Amino acid sequence: MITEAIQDYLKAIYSLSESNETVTTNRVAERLEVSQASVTGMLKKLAKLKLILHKPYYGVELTEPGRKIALEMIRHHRLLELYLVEALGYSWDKVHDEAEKLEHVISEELEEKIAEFLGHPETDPHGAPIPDKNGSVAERQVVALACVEGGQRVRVQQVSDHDPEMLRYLGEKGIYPEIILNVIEKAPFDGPLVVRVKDQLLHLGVTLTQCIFVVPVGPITKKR
Amino acid sequence: MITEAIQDYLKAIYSLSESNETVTTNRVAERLEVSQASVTGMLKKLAKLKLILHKPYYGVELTEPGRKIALEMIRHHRLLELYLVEALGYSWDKVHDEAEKLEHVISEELEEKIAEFLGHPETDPHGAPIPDKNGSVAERQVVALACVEGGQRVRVQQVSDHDPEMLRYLGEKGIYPEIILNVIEKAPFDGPLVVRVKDQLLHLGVTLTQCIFVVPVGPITKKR
DNA sequence: CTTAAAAATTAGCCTTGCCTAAAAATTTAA
DNA sequence: TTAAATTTTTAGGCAAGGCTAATTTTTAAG
Repeated sequence: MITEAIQDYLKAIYSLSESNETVTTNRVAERLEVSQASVTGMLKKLAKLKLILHKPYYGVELTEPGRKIALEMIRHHRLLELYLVEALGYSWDKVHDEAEKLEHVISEELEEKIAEFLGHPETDPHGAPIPDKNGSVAERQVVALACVEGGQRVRVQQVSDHDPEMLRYLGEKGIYPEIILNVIEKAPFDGPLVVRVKDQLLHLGVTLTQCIFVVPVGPITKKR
Repeated sequence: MITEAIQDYLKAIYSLSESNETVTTNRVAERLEVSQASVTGMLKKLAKLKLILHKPYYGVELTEPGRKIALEMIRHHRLLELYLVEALGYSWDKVHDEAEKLEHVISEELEEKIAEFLGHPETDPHGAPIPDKNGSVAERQVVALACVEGGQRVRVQQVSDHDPEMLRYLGEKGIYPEIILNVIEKAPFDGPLVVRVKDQLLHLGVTLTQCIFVVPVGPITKKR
């Protein structure tokens, strides 16, 4: 039986492994806010179910079946987030928590109906790619805004969906996927980044700029 | 903590008590398909939480807080059923199972958004009344079609939502809330009931006619 | 009035998934 | 190379919510 706990662990392992550091017991414990001992126990179980490969002290990897389950949950999650925004007028800072609960209980049929309603979309409201039914996800190279040098124009691709307050702030300031930012300058020593969004200047701290992922689109042109 | 199990027990107790027979351990066990021993255990817990009054061997009653919780779940359930039909094109035989899972996890905000989308409806797709946010439900006297004598015209008010196959059959035959039926005759000894629905004659067995609830609207008039 | 049947409860156990505290394994640093 | 720090696992428990089997209460029948 694939329980909710199992689904949550697989999702956590999946998303941790996206950052291509090794996924340790520790990191899973932090992510899920449970004790390390609990993680050890669950990893054993997942290994027995052949959903992960676990070399103690060397990290965890998802097997194909494990990855499938993780991606199905992520698909549910992102479709639901977009659905709540599009169909029910949710604001984008509230959809994460709601989707987190719904993702575990919707049927394949409901998933399909939602996908159809939305016209089989590619990204969720935060710009994250929605896996398809077979478990393929669009690969992207993400660059955190924090890493961009001054003088660059960038397009916002994705923002982290975890912190509602941050999302509200970003929404207010007009920062969301597809928006073009002009990075004016980056203060040294992890200082704030100065960007122009639609003629407004913003000074963004490091915590924030690490949660905004962008694609460079060239140097700032001085015209206009 | 109000768990899903608690919500399910309270819902079961509520709906059993609607038939104004006493709600016994036994009946709850049957309804929820768990053992009597499990029910005894849970009833103790519910009594300690002051969600029910339990006189052993004399039956169970919901307290006001218990009733509130039960009705909130029922409100969720029925709003969701209608939403799935109206917004996503579900067929009415599939909504019960989906709503059964969703009802436990939707937030108050989602409940509200759905209710608004639907224009604060009064009944679900099966004709059951939707409780309001304060826990008031429209009282109705239900008459099973099985109890109606021949020669009566009746309006279908509500059908049982539990058996998808039955719902599919009823849908095919055009029997759903608001439809007028002419009860031609009732065969004795629990024999089938003959009804006319839009010029079609149907012979309905007792199992079915006990799941269809109607309001008499007068004798059959011979005109037309 | 006594006995049988039915209903409810108790006793004792299981699985999940979490916890803390202690022990073991591994890595790092002296 | 050995001690210290870190990471992971083991040991032992707990709360929910099920289960079966045995026992107690209540009700019904002869």
